[in-house]
Amino acid sequence: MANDTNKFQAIISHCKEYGFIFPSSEIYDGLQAVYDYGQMGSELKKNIKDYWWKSMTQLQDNIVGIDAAIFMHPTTWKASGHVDNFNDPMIDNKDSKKRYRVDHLIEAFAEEQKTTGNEQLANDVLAQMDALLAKDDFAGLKKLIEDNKMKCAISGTGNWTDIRQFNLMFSTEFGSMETAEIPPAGGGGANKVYLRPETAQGIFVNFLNVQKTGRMKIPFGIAQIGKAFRNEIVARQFIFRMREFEQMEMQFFIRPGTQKEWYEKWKATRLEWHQSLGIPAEKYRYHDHVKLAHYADAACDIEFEFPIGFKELEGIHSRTDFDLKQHQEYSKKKQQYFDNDIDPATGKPYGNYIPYVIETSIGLDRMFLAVVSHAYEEQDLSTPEKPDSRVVLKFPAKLAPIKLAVLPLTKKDGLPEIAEQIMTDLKPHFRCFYEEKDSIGKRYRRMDALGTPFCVTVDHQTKEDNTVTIRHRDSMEQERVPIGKLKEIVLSAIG
RNA sequence: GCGGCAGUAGCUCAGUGGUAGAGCUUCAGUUUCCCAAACUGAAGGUCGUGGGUUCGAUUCCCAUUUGCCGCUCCA
Repeated sequence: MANDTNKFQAIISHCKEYGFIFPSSEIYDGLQAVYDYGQMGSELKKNIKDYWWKSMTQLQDNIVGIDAAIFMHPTTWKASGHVDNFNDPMIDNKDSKKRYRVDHLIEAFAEEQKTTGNEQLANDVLAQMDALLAKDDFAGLKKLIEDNKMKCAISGTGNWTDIRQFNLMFSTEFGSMETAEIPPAGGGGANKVYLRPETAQGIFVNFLNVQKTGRMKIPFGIAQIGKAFRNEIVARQFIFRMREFEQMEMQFFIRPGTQKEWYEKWKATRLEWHQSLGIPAEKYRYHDHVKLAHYADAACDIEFEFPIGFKELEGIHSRTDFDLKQHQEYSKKKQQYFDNDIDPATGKPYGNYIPYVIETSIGLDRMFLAVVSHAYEEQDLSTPEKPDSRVVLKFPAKLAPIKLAVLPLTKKDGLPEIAEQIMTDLKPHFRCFYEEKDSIGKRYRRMDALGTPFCVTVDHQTKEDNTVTIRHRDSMEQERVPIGKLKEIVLSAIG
């Protein structure tokens, strides 16, 4: 149950078979950990996006959205810490095949020296490591490891590969001409820019633009949906971990000292959002971080029970004033807010400060996977007379790619004409789908597999009294309703 | 990145050192008045890719790529 590989595989197959997700560039054998959303997947994804965007902006009084560029000035990533913290040199032991982060290996060695009394050696090694890391001197680092006879804990040998760099961030050349300059070791040329590894920085660097032009008063938030890119050492796990993915983030700017209460508030608010989709509470849990990232003073994940177990779906981080302070330092531009509100403690305005930030960050692709995982169901409908089954995606109606299928019972006797009129009337209001091929049962099952919540069927009685049957996906029950009521029925279900 | 397993039609899979087959799917019809119907006909594969052995390779060998499982990694 907690780790149902077969179900996960079935979901992946279903996503491909019914046009939700295809491997990227499949005709060229695909591209590892990159996926395309198909005709159904793009609709579902868009619906998830819209639902998030509406609840995080339109339904809030003090949150606005932006859409920042993926390219950002390279200094952004120095300020954020991504350049220094996430370009980890790695080294493999050839005997045990175990891979180490070079800094971890050397630090472990230094730790060991300290416990055996060689404090001096430990400090020397650490100092040399820092100097070599700063220069990206991999040969020097390897020499440091070899000179000190550092061993692999598993194999006990010092049989190491060369040191290689594993970059979290993708980089590219800015400008149409490649520079002739030879890039420094481990780095790029002068025109190197990164593809953003998180959308958050696009919000931080626009903090004052939005605050001033929107006359925003703290506390307020800036939301953004956008692509981000990360190299992962292993990527697998379908769309759970992708090189190119989409984040839905909101950074909430607050008065210093109030971070605890806002953190708790957003933690609760975001869980409520998930549960508002009708997914049972037991599929979700919080995971509080014990070891915190360099920018956070509190952090938790909202985890979802995927078929591969409970995994991170959304993060809520109390980022302190780390990011704005860093940008202020690197850009030399003040990132302060003047707070006119009266501080009851002093009777005076709060004055100038760098705001604190609470971040909510959800992976859109992971949310997609969560929705599909929960919706996917294989049902046994066998009767004593004959075996039968169906695959149904029980999407919340508001997320379903297609809301309504219009199906004439037969393709003659004027039934298609009536059905087409229904299509014409309803398709301006929501996504409809028309189908007259094959038996009605087969058409129902196809719609189940796409998660279409409603099917209306035009039959001979329709010609008499202008009523149709509407069939509900989950119960498979039908009711007869006037054609004129269809719009209202569907709109109220997806509202 | 390492190790193991695998890749034949859109899907699930047979098969053979002599250039491939089934079911489902898809498409065109006939029939069909409510939950995967039947019948007729059609389409669809340079057997993952590149080399090698061979008179001849989808089959044997090597490399490569993709996927799965395990390990590793994952602010």
